[in-house]
Amino acid sequence: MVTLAEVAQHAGVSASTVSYVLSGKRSISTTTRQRVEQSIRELGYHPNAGARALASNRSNIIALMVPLRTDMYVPVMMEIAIAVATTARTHGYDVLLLTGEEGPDAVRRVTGSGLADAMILMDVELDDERLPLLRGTDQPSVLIGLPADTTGLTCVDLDFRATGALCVEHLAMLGHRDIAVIGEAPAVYERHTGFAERTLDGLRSRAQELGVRLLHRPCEGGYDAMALTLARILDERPGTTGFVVQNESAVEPLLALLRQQGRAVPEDVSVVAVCPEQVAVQASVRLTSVAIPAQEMGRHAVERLVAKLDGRGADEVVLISPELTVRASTGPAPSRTT
Amino acid sequence: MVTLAEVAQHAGVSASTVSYVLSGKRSISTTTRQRVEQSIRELGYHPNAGARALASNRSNIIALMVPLRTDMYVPVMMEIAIAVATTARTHGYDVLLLTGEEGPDAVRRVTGSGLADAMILMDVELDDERLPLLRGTDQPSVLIGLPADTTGLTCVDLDFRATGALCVEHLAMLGHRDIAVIGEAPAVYERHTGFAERTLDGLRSRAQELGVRLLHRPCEGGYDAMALTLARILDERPGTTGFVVQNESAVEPLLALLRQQGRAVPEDVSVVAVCPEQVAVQASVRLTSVAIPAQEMGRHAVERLVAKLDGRGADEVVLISPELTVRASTGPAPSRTT
DNA sequence: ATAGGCTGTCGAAGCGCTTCGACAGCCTCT
DNA sequence: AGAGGCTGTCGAAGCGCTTCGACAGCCTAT
Repeated sequence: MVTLAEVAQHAGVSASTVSYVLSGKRSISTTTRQRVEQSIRELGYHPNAGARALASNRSNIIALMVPLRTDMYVPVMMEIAIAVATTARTHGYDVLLLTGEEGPDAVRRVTGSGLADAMILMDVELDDERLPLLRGTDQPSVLIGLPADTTGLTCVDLDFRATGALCVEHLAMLGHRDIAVIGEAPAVYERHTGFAERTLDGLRSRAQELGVRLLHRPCEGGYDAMALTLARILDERPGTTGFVVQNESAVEPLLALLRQQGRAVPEDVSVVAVCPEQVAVQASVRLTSVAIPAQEMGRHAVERLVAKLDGRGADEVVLISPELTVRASTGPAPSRTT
Repeated sequence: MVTLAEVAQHAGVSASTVSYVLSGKRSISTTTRQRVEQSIRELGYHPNAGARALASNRSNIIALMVPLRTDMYVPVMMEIAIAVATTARTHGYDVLLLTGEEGPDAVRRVTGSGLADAMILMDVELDDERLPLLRGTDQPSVLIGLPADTTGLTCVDLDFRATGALCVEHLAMLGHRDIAVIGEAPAVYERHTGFAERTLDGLRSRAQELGVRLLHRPCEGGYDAMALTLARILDERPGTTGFVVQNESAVEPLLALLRQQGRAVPEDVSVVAVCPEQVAVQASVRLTSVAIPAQEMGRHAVERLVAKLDGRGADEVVLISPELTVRASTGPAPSRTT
């Protein structure tokens, strides 16, 4: 293993000079710098992470806490995680992967041990038990998701309230008067996951403003669950012509069921999905959808975090504006000649 | 920040004693140990990771390199990643998330800096450019996936060759004589990803042994691509009654298309999938499938790695035996009364 | 010509921990 | 009763790096 001291000796300078070449924290003459850089290359030197962390009190690691549950919007999680890792690297940080399993203890452990300089939390509940810990430490953090009380916190999320509103609006403009919302699994609502409740909120209030009837039904993913849910919806509101789906694993089943029942999309019923772009495009009907900008969220989170670590930027809530892309699954409501 | 020295002082012992209490590397009297543990709790002491890494030359971190591509079998990746993180924690390790982006450089960086004690690589290609580096270092590593040459490497993977064989076997037993294989996207084969080629291998050789005709077609995910692929298959081999699908995002489209064409599953055609359990169960027809044991793979990988780190266990290739679960998508081939 | 200010480099102190050798005190065996 | 062996504890020496203060040498302004 090559050490700083060896590089220094090889270049004929002192250790501190090498250190300053590396960090750029003091000016170094061009000739010296080049000599040092040359030695570094020749010897294949890599600074020791532990020593660096100890001396500088900075690990250059960002902790990312992902939910343990693998049953929900998994591709989105993965995309965010990868965006976080990629973006972090461009700022010189590595990413430590924590699962939600340890819960608040993980926060304590990481904060206490100096393992990471900062944290990003995903899958935040409205009243998350990790929040007090975050507020009580001076370690910077960013949430992906929006808790009930955001004071003293930095959050990044899609504006799900606006997303809900946008979906209703689109359907209402097309003349739909009876709209059903296929939501996430009941457990998601019971856990008070912010995004689900906020979407619902947006849907409801905009529906009311526009005088549109709304029926919301949570739904586990999968074909069987969707079949049941759909039957119940059409039973209660036979006149339903618009659907908003916020559950990736219900999308394809819904389309299949509608087809099977002889309801044409978009002639008879319209479907709007809240899902990643890829799902919308690959579905059996190209879906009008509001995309979940996973990459953007991951990138934003890291950038806020790095800003905080550099002493720039304060607490702040960043809500990304939803964008609805019209594709082949929505159209004018059928005329009500019944 | 509380340090070891402070704990020592508080407990009235020397720093080394506290260290030995923590590591258990020397025997400590019960009374002393309890006093120290008490102090640790009272002061809320957490060992500093950097200092520890520096002094012991061990970071207690495992690096996990996941593919950057988010276009392929994503849920499987995520499940493996989470299993790795969870299992690692039970052995006292944390997980550093690296993306494939940096490629071989990431290996160099991590090895050189002592950031991690060991690595797990996913998405291994048959002739992966990272392999020489791994062989050239004494840092333990485990591959999830199987390269062409495994000498000097430890690998964990599903036995995809046996998986292919198993699928053909099952269909053949049921009397199917013309089988079509819907494979991963062409890019996957072009990249020479081991698992895809090995599955194909298993399929082909068993098919030959059993005197069954096999047609293999790569397929991008999604509805449109699947429609094209299916049309071509039925054109070339109208008598096809058995399908093997190895591409999660082709499963549902295939089922929908078959339904649409009036081919009943499993009465007219049988479908076997190679996919995670969840996909098989949630599909519109409960699929006979060989599960991809993501969790098990992640767990195994970590356990092998920890064994190596502890000086136990040598290089070894662990192939997990595939298990085929019969569900509702396969049945006897229709009698050939035409 | 000299004071004062830059620039570029160095030496040394220390970050918080692990680990090695030393050794005091006690027990057991002869 | 004394030698030898355990057991439990301590002190000190680093691990490889960052960073602070010091200072030599040079340039500019008076």
